[in-house]
Amino acid sequence: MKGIRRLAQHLDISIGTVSRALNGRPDVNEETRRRVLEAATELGYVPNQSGRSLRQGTTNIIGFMMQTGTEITGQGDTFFMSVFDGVQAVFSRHQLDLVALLCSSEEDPSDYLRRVVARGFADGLILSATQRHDPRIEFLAERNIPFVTLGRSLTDAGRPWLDLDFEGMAQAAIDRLVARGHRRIAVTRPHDDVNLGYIFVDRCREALAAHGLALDEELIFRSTPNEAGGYQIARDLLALEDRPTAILLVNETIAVGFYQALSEAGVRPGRDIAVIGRYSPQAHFLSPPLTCFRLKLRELGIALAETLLSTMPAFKHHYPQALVNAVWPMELVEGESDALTLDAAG
Amino acid sequence: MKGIRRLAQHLDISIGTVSRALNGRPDVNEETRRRVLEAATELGYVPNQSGRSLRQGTTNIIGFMMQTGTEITGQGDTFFMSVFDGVQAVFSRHQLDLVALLCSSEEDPSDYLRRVVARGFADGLILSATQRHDPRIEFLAERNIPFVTLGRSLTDAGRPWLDLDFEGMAQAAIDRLVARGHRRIAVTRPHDDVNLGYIFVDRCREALAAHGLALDEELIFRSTPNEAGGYQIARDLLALEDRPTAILLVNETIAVGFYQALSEAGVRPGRDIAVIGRYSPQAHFLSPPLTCFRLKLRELGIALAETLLSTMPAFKHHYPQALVNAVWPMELVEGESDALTLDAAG
DNA sequence: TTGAAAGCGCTAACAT
DNA sequence: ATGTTAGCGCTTTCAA
Repeated sequence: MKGIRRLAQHLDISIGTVSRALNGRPDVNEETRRRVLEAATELGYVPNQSGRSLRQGTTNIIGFMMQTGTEITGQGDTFFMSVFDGVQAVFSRHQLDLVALLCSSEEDPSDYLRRVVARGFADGLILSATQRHDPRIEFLAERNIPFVTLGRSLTDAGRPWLDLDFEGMAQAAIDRLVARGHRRIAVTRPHDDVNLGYIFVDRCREALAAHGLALDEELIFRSTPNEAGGYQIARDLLALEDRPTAILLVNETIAVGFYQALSEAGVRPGRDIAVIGRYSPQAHFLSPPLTCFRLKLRELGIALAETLLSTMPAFKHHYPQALVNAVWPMELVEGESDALTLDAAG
Repeated sequence: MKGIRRLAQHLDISIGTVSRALNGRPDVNEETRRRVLEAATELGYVPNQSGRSLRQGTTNIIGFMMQTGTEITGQGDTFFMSVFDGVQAVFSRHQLDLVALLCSSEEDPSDYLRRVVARGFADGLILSATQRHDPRIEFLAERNIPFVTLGRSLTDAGRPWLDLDFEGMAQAAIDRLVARGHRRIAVTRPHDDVNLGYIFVDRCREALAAHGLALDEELIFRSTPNEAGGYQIARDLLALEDRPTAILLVNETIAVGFYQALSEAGVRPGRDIAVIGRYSPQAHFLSPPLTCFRLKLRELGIALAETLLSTMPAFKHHYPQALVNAVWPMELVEGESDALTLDAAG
């Protein structure tokens, strides 16, 4: 004898009553409920998830989909860990479990997602590594499966997303650099089709235009979003005839390699070139400390979770105010890497 | 009509035959099987996991348990992503899915694991962040649940584990430094009870003893396994009356902060002090490049998966040779941070 | 307030 | 080679 039957037999009551007691139904004697709960603890009973799912059609699991060949995403060491922590803080209030769905680099993300959905694995999903055109969004929207994406996409099915405020970063950084006399400002973007590259570069261009400046195509550097990519960008930049006086690094991880290549050439951030990047755990420990845009990762996780739950019928009443289609603020942390100020001569 | 019933109706055959065809049973007409497979693709049918699990008692899911409040483990996203990729390469051969079970920093890992197990969530488990004394190991062993740990523990239930070869690292690093004339060698260890600290320090002590040297207790530095911890270690080290001439950094992430604090004091690795650490994506991009121990993370993932499967009745015949209780080699990558050589005068 | 029983989707034992 | 059916553990009617 196993499972709920065993518990019922032990208490000499029916399994139906046990189930009702455990699930907090009102139509059960409080004394009975107490006995059931007590026995459950004593016998270490936890409802079998498969039985439950089969009956209810829900799993109490939320999947966070991510890709495992990490060179792709360009997030730093601890990005997801911190976000997860926030997501979980919300889910634990509702007895939901977070699992990371790991799509291998060898498998097509859409195929993987299809499998996950067909198997009825999760009640809701969080998608990361959102592409500029992302078929996963249509797929889930068509099937009415609750989800939220971390990152905007042109594939907009009217579903919720949160994204980092790359526009805000672009605007603030450009304004800051221009105010310090910079006229030739370089920017970076990821090598692939991830949406943030487009958003960031476009807004940089607009922000420069507002100051009567143009974004030189030669000053848009593409790279893989990792240390080696940053190194390469710096080499390319140093090789230019007409070097920029400032650069914006849009990925977290490229600063380290970028600094190194500059250092080898005797070029110092903050003195010879202004550098503004993204916060990472290393940012404070670079020489000079990197001026960078930081965000509250754990809080982003909380917001993601709340946004998702606000689209799920069973939970929406808890989150009437949740964000939908919002950008997540980034805050400037002053370092010394953008100390270089130019006079009117540029 | 849904699921297998719908498929059967569509083909006008029984659900039993559909199931057999789909599961590759031999007792089914090949022409029938072809039709079933074709229709399944056409209708996008994938068996519901809950139904399957309930019937078979297996889930085809392997859980990789990890903690989400990253300050604890010192391993970040990039470490696990690479390992996952290897694990998945093996699992995909057997139609097993890998999911990361994310234990929040607020929840006790043992409680979390208990829940996972009771719900019948996974067929097997990989545990990370193994503690020196780890109740999870006894718990799983008692219940005969297949698992492998990444990291050794004093709680040895005769179950398989893989661990990084911290002894090999300690031995090779100490030998190397002593050969270069170093007599006062410092080491680091994590601040908490994670097992690697004990293993590493003990072996360093032994290796030094073999050269007739003692490990000065003053030269054992504890820190949180992150950049700030490395910074603090360097500050403490610099404050010593009798400074060491060399140091071994056992964590991946502390090198960056360590370098920075030295730099601020005008002390240069490789010139004023010899530094040997662990490989990280940043290691090559430090100045000077860090001499460090590197390991093949993806291959470690493959080994973990194979070790786990070799303990599972349904798969063991595929992996007769799998490792059990093995340390995973680390390879020395020569940088310039340990270039400092001392003459006999030390 | 409780008990009895149907049935979620699937696989496997048994029957044909 | 295929059809029929019991039953995995659970929740939820329906009846009492």
